[in-house]
Amino acid sequence: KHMEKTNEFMCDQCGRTFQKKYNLIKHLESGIHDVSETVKCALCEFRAQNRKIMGEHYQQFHGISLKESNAYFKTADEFYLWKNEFESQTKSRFVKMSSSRKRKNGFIRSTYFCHRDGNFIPKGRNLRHLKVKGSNKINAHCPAKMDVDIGERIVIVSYITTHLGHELDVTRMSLDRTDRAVIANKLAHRVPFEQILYEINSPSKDSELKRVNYLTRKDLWNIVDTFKINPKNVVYSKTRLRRKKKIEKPKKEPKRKRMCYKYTNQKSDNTDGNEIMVNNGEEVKYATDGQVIAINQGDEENIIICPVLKEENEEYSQEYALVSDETGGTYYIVNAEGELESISGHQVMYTEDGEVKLCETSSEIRNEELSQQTQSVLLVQESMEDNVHELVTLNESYCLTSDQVKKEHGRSPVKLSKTTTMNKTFEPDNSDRNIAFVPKQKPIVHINVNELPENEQTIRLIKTEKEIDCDLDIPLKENSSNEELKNQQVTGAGEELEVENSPEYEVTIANYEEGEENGYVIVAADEDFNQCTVISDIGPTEDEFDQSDYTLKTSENVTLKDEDSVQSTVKEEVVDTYVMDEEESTVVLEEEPQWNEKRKEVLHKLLNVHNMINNEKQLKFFSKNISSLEHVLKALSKSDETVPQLSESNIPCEKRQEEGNPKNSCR
DNA sequence: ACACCCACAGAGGATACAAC
DNA sequence: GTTGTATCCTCTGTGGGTGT
Repeated sequence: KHMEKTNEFMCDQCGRTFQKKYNLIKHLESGIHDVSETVKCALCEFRAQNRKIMGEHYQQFHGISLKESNAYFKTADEFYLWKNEFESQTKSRFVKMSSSRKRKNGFIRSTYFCHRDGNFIPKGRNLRHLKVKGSNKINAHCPAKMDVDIGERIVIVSYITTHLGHELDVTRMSLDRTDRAVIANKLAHRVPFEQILYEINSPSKDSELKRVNYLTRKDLWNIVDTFKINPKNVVYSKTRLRRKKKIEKPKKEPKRKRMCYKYTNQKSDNTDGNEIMVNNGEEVKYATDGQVIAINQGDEENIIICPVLKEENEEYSQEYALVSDETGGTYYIVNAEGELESISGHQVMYTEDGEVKLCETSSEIRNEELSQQTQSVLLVQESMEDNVHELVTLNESYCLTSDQVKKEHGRSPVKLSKTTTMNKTFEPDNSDRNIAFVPKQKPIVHINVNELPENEQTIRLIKTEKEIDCDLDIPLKENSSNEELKNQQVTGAGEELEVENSPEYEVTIANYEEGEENGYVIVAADEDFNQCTVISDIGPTEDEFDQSDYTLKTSENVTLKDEDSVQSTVKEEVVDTYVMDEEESTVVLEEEPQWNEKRKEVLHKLLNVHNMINNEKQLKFFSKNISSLEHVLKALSKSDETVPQLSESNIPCEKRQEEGNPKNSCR
């Protein structure tokens, strides 16, 4: 059937041409094609002995010019990166049919063919049905390929981009290894299936759809299997969560309504694994800086008080968290699979940069201890409302109330008018305060004062997780001239502090560790502490700061960057509310909790947790991270003297702590 | 829909073989 | 000897099947 084309007689098996029909017949009779020809034309029934002949067939008989290009790279890595990108763009994949081979010119030749090229060759025992959409192999030859010569200094790529016999179907491709690792990471962090699928299957409009954008639940299960993630701890559905809660929770109080609050900060970019499961099945949320906030309603609260512990391997990292049990009495590590492990046998270490890790050997602990000379910690309490900024220092019982620092509505200047004696009590019904203790993105911020060498007029502020982006060397007022202070944005006496256009404006008071060089300053910072400026020093000593008639020295316009103008908000969302003894879950909105009471309860819990550590080393290291917490607790203990006592049920360890050795009170 | 099991397609490497 | 291709083997990823 091909003979008329060129007045020659061409073998439709191998493509060879003969001048006479007789020669063609002899050719066929020679048995040369007894072995089945495996290269089949993608457009007709023509078969050829090899791909080269088939390429000629495509060009000569079908008139298809195979588009050929060249590319050059310095290294093999560059080539592989390009190949990945090329495959992603062209929705195709090029695979090796056989191993690379060294050529006589020194280059290593690898030939990549279109992954859809070739014949489907069944293997196995035919016990399984074929794939619904059929094999990737098209039982024909697709001419697209890459010839790659890898030399010492150059990589030469000659490639054909013309695909024949199949569509460029992205769903035929396999998941990228990187994508799989990312997804595995999310799964290990207990990100629910629904969330992963929603995120990945909703690409931005301008982006090309990739294989990963067609992710299915089946893919997720495959990844769970491949990465050896414990399926029991994969959050594959909310149904399972509910079911698990019902099974695991003893029915202590029938018909008691339970509620789990999920706090979502819109500015948070922590999308991977912001929920973990603790032993009673409640959901908690990591703060983005690694601190953990967790206040669960109900009778089985879990207080997570330590930063997340990270364990990383080549493929993905896993996070752990330290939690107390429901009574605040025992420490556990929540591993990546949501299981509780006792802390015994491990030491929690805090590295200089604020990272946390577990050490098992005493030498490791000693080394870590020697490397840690960081000093005090500051705890900042922020107000949530943009018209009130509450300052709480955690040293002893000092506390600035909202009366002392007020910001008018709109963009009016902020006046730091005067400071009276800091209240030593927490006013029960102060709504501002209540809101202030609603867990938000960073309700507690630790700032270490690091390296304060003698005779140096500098204070270096270092945040535990992320270094504060501000002038690191800030002279104290008494050591600097007015000009210098002005340049450093340190305020002068009696002047008015204006904060322009800073809805994200936060004011904190920093108290530095004991020592003659220590002082008190007000730090203005944005919510994420990306911008931080000392706007007023208050006094060099704690005593001076304690003076009741001390007036804040304010001056200097301070403009804080409002980077994205996104108001930081806390969304309070009821994610799962149901009646324990009922079959079906019932969503019930409850009233906003009384956060002042909640605050006290939490603080008592934290105190109990702190007190229950009876290991000196643990206590020491632990205290480094939560020494500010200790200040809070001291303040709380003083405030308890002037406020009505909390009920015992709310503070289960309080009484025991008063009675005996607090270190063992909760064991 | 989940929780498995497991067949097997497909990729890649080593090697053999054949054509040139 | 060089090069293209086939075959075999191993490993990984995919997906069909089935009981719950």
